[in-house]
Amino acid sequence: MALIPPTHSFTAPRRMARLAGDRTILHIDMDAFFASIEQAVNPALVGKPIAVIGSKKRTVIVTSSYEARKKGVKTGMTAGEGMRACPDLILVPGNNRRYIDASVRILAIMRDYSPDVEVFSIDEAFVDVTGSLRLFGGAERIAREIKRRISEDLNITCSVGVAPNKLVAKLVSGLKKPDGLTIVTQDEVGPLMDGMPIEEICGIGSRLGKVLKGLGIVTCGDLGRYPVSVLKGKFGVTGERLHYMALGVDETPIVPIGQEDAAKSIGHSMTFPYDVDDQQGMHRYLLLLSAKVGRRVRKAHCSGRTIYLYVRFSDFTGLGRRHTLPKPIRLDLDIYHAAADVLSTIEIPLPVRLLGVSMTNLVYSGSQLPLLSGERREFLLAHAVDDIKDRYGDDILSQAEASDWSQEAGVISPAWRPQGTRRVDPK
DNA sequence: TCTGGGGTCCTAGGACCC
DNA sequence: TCTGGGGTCCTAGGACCC
Repeated sequence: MALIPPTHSFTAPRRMARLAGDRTILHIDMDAFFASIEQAVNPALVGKPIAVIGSKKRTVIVTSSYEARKKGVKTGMTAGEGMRACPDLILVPGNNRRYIDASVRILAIMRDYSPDVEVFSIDEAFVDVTGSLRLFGGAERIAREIKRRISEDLNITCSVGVAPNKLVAKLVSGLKKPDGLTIVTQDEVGPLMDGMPIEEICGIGSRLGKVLKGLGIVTCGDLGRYPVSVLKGKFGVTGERLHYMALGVDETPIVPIGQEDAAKSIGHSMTFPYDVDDQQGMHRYLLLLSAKVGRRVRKAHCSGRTIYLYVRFSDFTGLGRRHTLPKPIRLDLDIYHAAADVLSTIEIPLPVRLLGVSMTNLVYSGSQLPLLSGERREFLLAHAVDDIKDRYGDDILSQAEASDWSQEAGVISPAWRPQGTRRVDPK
């Protein structure tokens, strides 16, 4: 594989003679993001194996430091499993505010080099620097400067991949973690992909990987040479995509912050501190979840027609049911009643450990008031409550039945996106 | 100190309409 | 008489991502 060291690979004349359509994309991936931030703000944790966990009863390791990873600590483990793998592991409850602030600052740094920054998750972003190469003296310089500024400003490191497209940029950003920089030119893509194990590709998970291996496909080279028609027959549209992924071909554009597609669903789920086996208990959580969903739906100036309810049982099996209503809804109690109707259709053979409520089929409904005076009153009340929550925090008000249960939130999902990066289409 | 939470996309089958 | 085909909406489930 021809991975030319960064210092030699990006000669200015090459890039000057850029072909139309030829792009330069950075993928920037924070190293052990949550754990690194905890170490950055607490020097006592530096150099130690730490794991960031939620503050709730049933929690898992969301991120761990490299010191912990070396001892076998992995994301998704319970605290107990982590401690068994690494007895001196330090468990640190997550601090969402810190991670959000850090993410916003990091994005701001990237935006100094190009307006085309795409948020991939709280700790990953793509930057299309095609248009700013000349201004800043090339991709390698931009990458190094972003790394330096993040390190100076936040005292954490990141790994950067530079490539002609998002797929390859993301692939190579992970090759030299932590604190890595990997640059791949168009000419190097072919040889790089040829020997690359398929499961390194973003989009090929463990299940697909297993099926492909069953076909004798181990590397992207194997996958690229495999007849597309057979792949299509086996995997449908995914089959054709797999072919191009294997070749390192990816035309998908950067979707800049603020230009994302409208959200297609809004939902919340929650694992209970203890499994619940009575109707009343389940309905309390249902009310709490419905209120959370309603609040976000209203904030997005949306309403939704389909309610989806997910139930996970004590044995970890689960099922989802959905129901589409004739008219869109947005009020907490309407959502709750719809969710409760769906719940009533589900047979509950075991205690329940998790419930999830989400709304899909979202429609933009603007902020116009309902015409009927009763509905209008409900709507205004919901808004008044939302305002109070905005000012004093989410937990200040909740329906009486739900209030006992509305405790501190867990750790943020790494898929969380900064405010405003998810937009709902005004159409 | 037994397994979190937030999403997206795709498929397949059935209902219903023309 | 015994059977078409396309399109759309809805539902359930699964794979994938961080």
